[in-house]
Amino acid sequence: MSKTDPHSSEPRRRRSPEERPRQIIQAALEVFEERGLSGARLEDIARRAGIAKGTIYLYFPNKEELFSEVIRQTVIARLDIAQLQIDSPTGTVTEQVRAYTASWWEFLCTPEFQTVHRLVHGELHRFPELVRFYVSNVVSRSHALIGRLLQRGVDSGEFRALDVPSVSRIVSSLLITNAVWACKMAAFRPEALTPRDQVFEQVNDFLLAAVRAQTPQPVDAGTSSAAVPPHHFTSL
Amino acid sequence: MSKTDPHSSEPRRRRSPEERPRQIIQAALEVFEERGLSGARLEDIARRAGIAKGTIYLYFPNKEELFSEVIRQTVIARLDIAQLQIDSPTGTVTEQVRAYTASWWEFLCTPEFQTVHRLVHGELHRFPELVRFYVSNVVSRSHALIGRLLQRGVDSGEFRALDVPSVSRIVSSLLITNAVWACKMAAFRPEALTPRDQVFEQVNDFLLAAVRAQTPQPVDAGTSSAAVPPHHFTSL
Amino acid sequence: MSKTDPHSSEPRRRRSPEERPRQIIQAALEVFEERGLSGARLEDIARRAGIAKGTIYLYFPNKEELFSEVIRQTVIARLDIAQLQIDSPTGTVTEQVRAYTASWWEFLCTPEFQTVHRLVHGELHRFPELVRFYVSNVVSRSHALIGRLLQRGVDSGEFRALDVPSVSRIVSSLLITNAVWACKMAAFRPEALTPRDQVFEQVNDFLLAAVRAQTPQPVDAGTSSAAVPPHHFTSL
Amino acid sequence: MSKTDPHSSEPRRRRSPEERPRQIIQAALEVFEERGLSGARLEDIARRAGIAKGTIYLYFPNKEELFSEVIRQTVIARLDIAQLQIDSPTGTVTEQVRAYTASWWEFLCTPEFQTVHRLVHGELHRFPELVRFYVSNVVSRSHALIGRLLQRGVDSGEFRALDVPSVSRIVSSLLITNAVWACKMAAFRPEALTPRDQVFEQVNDFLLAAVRAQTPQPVDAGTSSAAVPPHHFTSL
DNA sequence: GATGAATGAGTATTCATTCAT
DNA sequence: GATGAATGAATACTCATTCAT
Repeated sequence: MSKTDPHSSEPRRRRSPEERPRQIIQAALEVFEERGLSGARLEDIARRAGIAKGTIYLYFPNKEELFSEVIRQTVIARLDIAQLQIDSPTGTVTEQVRAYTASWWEFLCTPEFQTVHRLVHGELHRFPELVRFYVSNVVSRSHALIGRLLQRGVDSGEFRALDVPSVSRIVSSLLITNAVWACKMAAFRPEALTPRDQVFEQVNDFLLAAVRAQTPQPVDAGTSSAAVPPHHFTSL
Repeated sequence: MSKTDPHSSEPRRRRSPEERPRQIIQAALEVFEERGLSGARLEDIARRAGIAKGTIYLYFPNKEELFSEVIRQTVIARLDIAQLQIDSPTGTVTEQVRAYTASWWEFLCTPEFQTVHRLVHGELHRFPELVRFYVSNVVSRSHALIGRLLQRGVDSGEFRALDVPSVSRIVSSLLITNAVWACKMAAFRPEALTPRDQVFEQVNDFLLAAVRAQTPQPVDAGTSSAAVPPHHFTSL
Repeated sequence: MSKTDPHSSEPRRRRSPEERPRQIIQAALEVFEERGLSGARLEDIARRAGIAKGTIYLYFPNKEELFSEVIRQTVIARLDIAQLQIDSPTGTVTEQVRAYTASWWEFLCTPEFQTVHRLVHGELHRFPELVRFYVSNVVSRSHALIGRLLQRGVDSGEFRALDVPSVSRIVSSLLITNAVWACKMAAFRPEALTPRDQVFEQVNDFLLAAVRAQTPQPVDAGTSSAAVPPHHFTSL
Repeated sequence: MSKTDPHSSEPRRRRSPEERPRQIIQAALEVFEERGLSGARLEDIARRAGIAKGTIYLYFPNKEELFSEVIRQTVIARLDIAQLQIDSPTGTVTEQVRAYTASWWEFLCTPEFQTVHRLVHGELHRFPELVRFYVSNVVSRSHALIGRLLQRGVDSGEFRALDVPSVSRIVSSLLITNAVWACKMAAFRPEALTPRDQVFEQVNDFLLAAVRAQTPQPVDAGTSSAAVPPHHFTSL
C-alpha cells in the first residue's frame, strides 16, 4: 500500500539485489529528514525501503552506523559531482565565481543537503568521529575550492588583496546559511518570500562587492597595506 | 525509609519557591545542551535543578512545553539585554556597525545561544509554532536592528546604495554562522585555531568591505583610514 | 485474575512497599523454575509478582542481576535455617548423621533448592562470579558441615579411619543427587516410584555402611540393631 | 558478488555427502556446550560444520529436534562402546567393579558427556519425550549394568546382602556427580585440586566399603535378610 | 541438494507521565 | 506544594525459519 515502487510486479523479495544499501540509505535519509536521528524508527526506514526490519541489519550493524553512512554517501557523492563542474574555469574570475557559487548553491538547496545540514548541526556532536569526517571532507574541501577561486582573483587583480583562508570560510558560511534559510522559508511561507534564485543573486552581489578590487586608487595600495599585521588581509 | 531520609536538612532545595520555573529552565538548558531534546531525561533535569521529577509537571505540562519555554526564555532575555547596549548610536555609522556587531557577536558566542541555535536547527522543525515564534522574535528582530544601521549608513553616504532587507539578512547570517563555527572549532581544536575575536574582526572587515560606498575619495583615503583601529581594513 | 494476593483490596498500587524485592525474587524463582533463565520473560515475572514490568528495574539493574539475587537469597536463607537445626548434636554420631542428613535432605527436596540446582547446573556457568559464590557458600559449606560430623565419628571410633575431606564431598554428592533424582522421578512418574523418604533411608543406610568401623563386635550385633527403626540397616 | 566468491575452491565443505548429519551433530554439540540450548545460534552451528544455515534444515526439522538428536547420538554411541568393555568379566567381582567403574568414569569425564549432562539438567525438562528417552536409555541402562555386577558380588559373597536396585542407583549417582564435579573443578581451579584419577579412587573405595561383606559373620547373612521388605537391602 | 538473503515475531530495557502519600 | 514509586507504551536488535535461486 505504501510501497514506493508501484511498478514493480515482483512478489516482494529480491527486488534489487545489489541496490539494497543504496535503497536503505535513501529511505533512511527521508525518514531522518522528517524525524531526526533519534526520532527515526528503524521500522519506518524499512517500510519506506520496501524491506523488512531485519534486512537493514544485514547491511548496517546498527542505527548509528546507518546514520553515518547516510551522511557520508549523500554529501560526498554530491561534492564530487559539484567539483567536476567547477574545475574547468572559463571567463573572468568574477564570472567563474558566479558559475561556481551558482552550482554550489544548487547543491546546497537540494533536500539531501538540507537534511544532512540539519542532522549535522542537531545530532552530529554525539559522533565525534563523524564530525571529524564531516569537517575534513565537506567543510574544509568546500573552503579550499572557494579559496582557489579567490586566489585567482587576487592574482589577476580582479579582487583586492584578501586573507584567502578567512574569506573562503566567510564566503562558504554565506552560501550555506542563506541557502538553508531560503529553503526553510520557501517551505514555510511559500507565498510571500523572496524566491530562491533571487536570494542567490543578492548573496552573490554581496560577496563580490566584498572582494572586488576598488575601482580607483591603484597608487596607494602597496604602501598602506604594509602597516597591517601580516596575518590579516590588508586590502588592495 | 531507605532513601530520602526526611529529617535530613538538605541545603539545596526549598530555595526560592517562586524561582522554580527559572531553576528548571536553567537546568533543562544545560541538559538539552549536553544531550539534545530527545536525549535529555526529565530525571536528569530534575536532579540538576535539585527537585523531584514530579515537580517539573507542576510548572510545565510536558517535556515539549518545557523545551519551548527554554527556547523562549533564553533567547528573549538575552536579546533584550543585547538590544539595550545597541540602541544609543555614537560615532560614524561604520563605528556603530562595529559596536553593534561586536556586542551581538558576544551574545552569539554565549553557551546559551550556541545551545539554543543547535536545538533550533536540529529539533525545532517538529514544533511549527515555536519556529514561528523564533523567526519573528529572534531572526526578524535581529535583521531589523541591522537594517536600521545599514539604512543610516546609506543615508549618510558611508555605505553604497543597498537593498537593505536582503543585506540585513546576509549580514545576520554572516554573524551567526561564523560565531557558531568559531565556537565549535574552539571546542574541538582549542590549540590550533583562529581565536574567536580574530574571527570576529575578519567577519567585520568583510561585511564593511561589502557595504561601503564604492568610489571613495582617493584623497582622504589615507587619512580617514588612520582613524580606524590598525588591524582593521583601512582600504577605502 | 492471576494476582497472587486475592485478599488485598488496594487498587493495585502500593501493595507492600518494602516487600517489593522479595516479592519479585519469589516470582522470578517460580518463572525461572518453569522456563530457565533465558526462557523467562520479564513480563511474566512482573505479572506473577503483580507489578508492572518497569517496576522490576527499580530494584534490579537487569535480568542477570535479578537471577543472581534469586540464587543468593534462596539458597543462603535456607542454608542458615538448616544449619541451626544441625549445630546441636545429640545421641551417637550415627544418630547425629541421620538427623543431619534428614534435615538436609528435607531442604534438598524443597522446590526452591530443586530449581536453584537446575539453574546452577544449566545456566550458571555463564556467570563465573556467581559460580564462585555458589561454590564457597553452598558447596563448600555443605561439605564442611558433613566433615565435622564425620570427624566426630572417626574420633569416637564409630566410623573407620576416613579421608574426611574426600568422604565429605562424596557424601554430599550422594545426598544432592539422590534428592534431585527422587524429586524428579516423583514429578514424572508419581505412581510407580520409591517414595522420597524411602530413598532417603536407602541413601542413609548406604553411606553409614561405607563409613562405619570395619570389624564390628559380632556379639552385640543383634541387640544393638534392635534399637534402630526396623526398615533401616541394623547390621553392626 | 561481494561475499561468497563462487569460484573459490574451499577444501572444507562438500566433504562426505552422507556424513552431513553427523557433522552437524558434532558441531551442534560443541556450540551447545559453549552456549547452552537457547544461547546457541544455528548460524554458529552451520559455520562450525562448514555448511550454510539452510542446510541444517535439510536434515533436521528444527532446532529442538537437532538438540534431541545431539543428546541421543552422543550418549548412546558412547554407551555402546562402554558396555562392550564391560560385558566380559575377569577376576573377582571387586576387581570387576573397579574395572567397570573405571571405564565408566572415563566416559563420564569426556567433554561430550559433561555437555550432555549439563544440557540434560538445565534444559531437558522442556522436552518430556527426550526425558523419557534419556531415563530409559541412559539412566536405567546404566543402573542395570551396575546392578548385574552388584548381584554377582552378592551371589559370590564378596558383597553383603544388598537391595540391588537402590544401591545401583546410588552407585550410579556417586559416579556421575563426582565425575562432573571433578571435571568442573578441574576447569575452574586447575592448580589446586585433587586430580581426576584420585577422585575416582576415593569414590571407588567409598562404594566398595559400602557394599563389601563384613569381614566376620558369614553365618547369619542369608537368614536375617529374609525378614526384610523385598525391595530394600537388609544388610547382613 | 545447497545456499544465504530475507523475513518478522519476540523481548530486554528506557523513560515520560501519573498519582497516592 | 512536593515527592518518587509505579506504570506501560515504545523500540532497537536478534535469530529461527523460509524459499528463490
